[in-house]
Amino acid sequence: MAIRQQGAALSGLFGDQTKASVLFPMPLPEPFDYAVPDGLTVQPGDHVLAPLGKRLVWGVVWDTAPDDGSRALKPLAETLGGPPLPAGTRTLVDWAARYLVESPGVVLRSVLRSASALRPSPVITLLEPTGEAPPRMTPARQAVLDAAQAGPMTAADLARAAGVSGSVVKGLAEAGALKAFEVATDPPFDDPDPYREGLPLTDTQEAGAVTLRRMIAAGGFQAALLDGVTGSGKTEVYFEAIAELLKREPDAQILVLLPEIALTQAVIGRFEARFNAAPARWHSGIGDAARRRTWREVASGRARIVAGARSAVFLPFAKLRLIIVDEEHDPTYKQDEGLVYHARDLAVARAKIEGAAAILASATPSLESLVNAEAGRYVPIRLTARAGSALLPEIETLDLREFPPETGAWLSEPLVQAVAETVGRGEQALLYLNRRGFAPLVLCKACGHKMKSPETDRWLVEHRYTGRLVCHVTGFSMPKPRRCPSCGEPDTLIGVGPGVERVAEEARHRFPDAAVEVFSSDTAADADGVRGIVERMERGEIDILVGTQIAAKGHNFPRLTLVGVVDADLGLAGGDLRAGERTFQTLVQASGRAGRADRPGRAILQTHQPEHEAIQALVAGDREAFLGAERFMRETLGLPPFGRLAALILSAPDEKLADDAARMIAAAAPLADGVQVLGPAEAPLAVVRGRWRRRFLIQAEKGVDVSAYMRAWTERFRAPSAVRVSVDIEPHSFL
DNA sequence: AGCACGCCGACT
DNA sequence: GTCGGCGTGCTC
Repeated sequence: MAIRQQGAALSGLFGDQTKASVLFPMPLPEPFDYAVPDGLTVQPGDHVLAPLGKRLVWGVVWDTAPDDGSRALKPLAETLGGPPLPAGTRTLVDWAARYLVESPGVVLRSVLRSASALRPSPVITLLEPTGEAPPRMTPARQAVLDAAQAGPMTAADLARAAGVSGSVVKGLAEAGALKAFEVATDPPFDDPDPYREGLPLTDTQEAGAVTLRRMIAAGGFQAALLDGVTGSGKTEVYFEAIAELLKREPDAQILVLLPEIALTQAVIGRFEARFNAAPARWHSGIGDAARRRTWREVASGRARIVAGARSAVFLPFAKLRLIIVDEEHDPTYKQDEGLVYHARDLAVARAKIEGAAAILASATPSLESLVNAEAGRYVPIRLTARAGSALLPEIETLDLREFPPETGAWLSEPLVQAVAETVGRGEQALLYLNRRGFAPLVLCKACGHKMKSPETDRWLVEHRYTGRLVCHVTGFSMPKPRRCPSCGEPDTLIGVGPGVERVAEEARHRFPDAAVEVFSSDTAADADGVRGIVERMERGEIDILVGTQIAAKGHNFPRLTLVGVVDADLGLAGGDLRAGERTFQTLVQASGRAGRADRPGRAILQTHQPEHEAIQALVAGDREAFLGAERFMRETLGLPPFGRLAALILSAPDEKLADDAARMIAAAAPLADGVQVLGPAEAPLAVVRGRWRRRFLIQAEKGVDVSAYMRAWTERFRAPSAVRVSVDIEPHSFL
């Protein structure tokens, strides 16, 4: 301490030399120190240009301190304009880097998502093929040129897509086979009006609203779990929390996280109707201009309500006071590529950092959140009664062993009859099946050959509308061949098993006079597509909707009175620890679609195992029974939320390298009490994009800091540069 | 991430 | 013998 003071005094004598540590949006282990040149003043959060190696790089000042001159530092080049990164956002970056076992720079990259947000409007450089062949062709170069067919992309993306190093791409650009080109002030958002009257609330809704208003009034961090059945009006209740906050603090900011697919005009419209202002939006599909506008307005504190997909949890809020995670159980909150994180978990952590309130809302909350509520960490709010007069649908099972559909058909006779009656009354039916495409497997009836994806070994799914065979994991697709590639016989390839397209075909055949439509991510690829189907459904132009998971979310179809779940058994099997929970959630969501207005609904589950506890609990409407069994299973096995999980995934360009690296990494695993390392195992998707993958699963007792364990482990080995290692804290997918 | 260095196979 | 591709290591 004495030495520090003396140093400060000395530096005072010699004219206040300051150093600044700068974090760059790249995978460096820590911020780098720079001298602050005379005439420049910087604060933590400022954007600067600093020399790094031979170039000047955009970074963010992370900290400032007196420069004791113990190390020769390069000077900062210049400061950049633009709203500085607020302290809460910087703390989030540090916390998330520690928690996710990533470098802080990689997390920063998720924050600095609008390159044009700063005044000197940097641009990104994309590469596309010129059509000219390079003077010298190599396999690596060919891989790059093949990957470039997908469209213009950055040099880094191209290198990653081709599985080669950056210098191959650079070489091709210099050789003239790729050419580079660059792709290029915003009005503030309207202020919401919290004094506008909302919809009248029921007693139950009002009770929930009172609890939330009280929580907002208390201020500071607190999380609540808003647990309400489909149609109970959760949105109206959390609108009350937003209104209360804005009445108290007109300059407070609110983040509403939604699954990407839910960011439709219908949902945005409800905000507009309630607050007389459209929220700022943030999701992967917004254009560069909208992205820049939202980013800047959020950072400057002017955007009040932001509705965004999972990546919005990294927006640089200046005064964040409330985070709402709608459909908090939704599996798409988990980001599985690049920076691996769960937006709901980061949202709660961020609320804690910012001293903000958090509201997690769902009709089928995750077991994690329910246990948090039970333990008193979250304020529990339960909305049981439905808004209006609608009742929960009557749920019944249909034993497929007793009523087997005809060969090649998937709808059993009692379900067909129920659909006929429903459509006959002028009402609508939803046939739910969580399988896209026409048939999940294509095989040769002559030799038994199964059509598989070249890189992952997974079955190719037949899509009859496009006539192609598609891999749903890598996106690989090919035209359906006339001849079996194995035995060469013509016209022997047949699709096996049901997808939504095939069920729709069957429905059209059985109900020739009904309007049948498919609702999946293939027929509704974006918000416009979703809106089109939703509107046709609302206008009654569709009689029978055949849909995947996408149809089971948050839409309100008053004339829909029958839901048929074509195969309620899908997802009950398999190694995923959340499979049971997910099936239950999907069934509740799907059957919750039936009869939301004044008509009673009916749900029919086709199943081979009507005695299964998930099915039984659903039929009985007994969520507690289902959760009790699920809870017991997880607790007994020490699985989340009663224990901790992490995964370490490595990939290498060839199998031997992957195995060698896995052996070396296994040997480096530290011994620790309460930590068990399982693996290495061949990942279920053993080969992805030409890289061989191996997985470790780390299971730990609840009190163990798994992030610290994984960090210690990754620091104990150095993998060859061709081997990529990534860590997944609390993995949800086991692929 | 991006840039330089240096090793190794292949062309004047 | 160089040329140039591609893996390795470093950047305050």
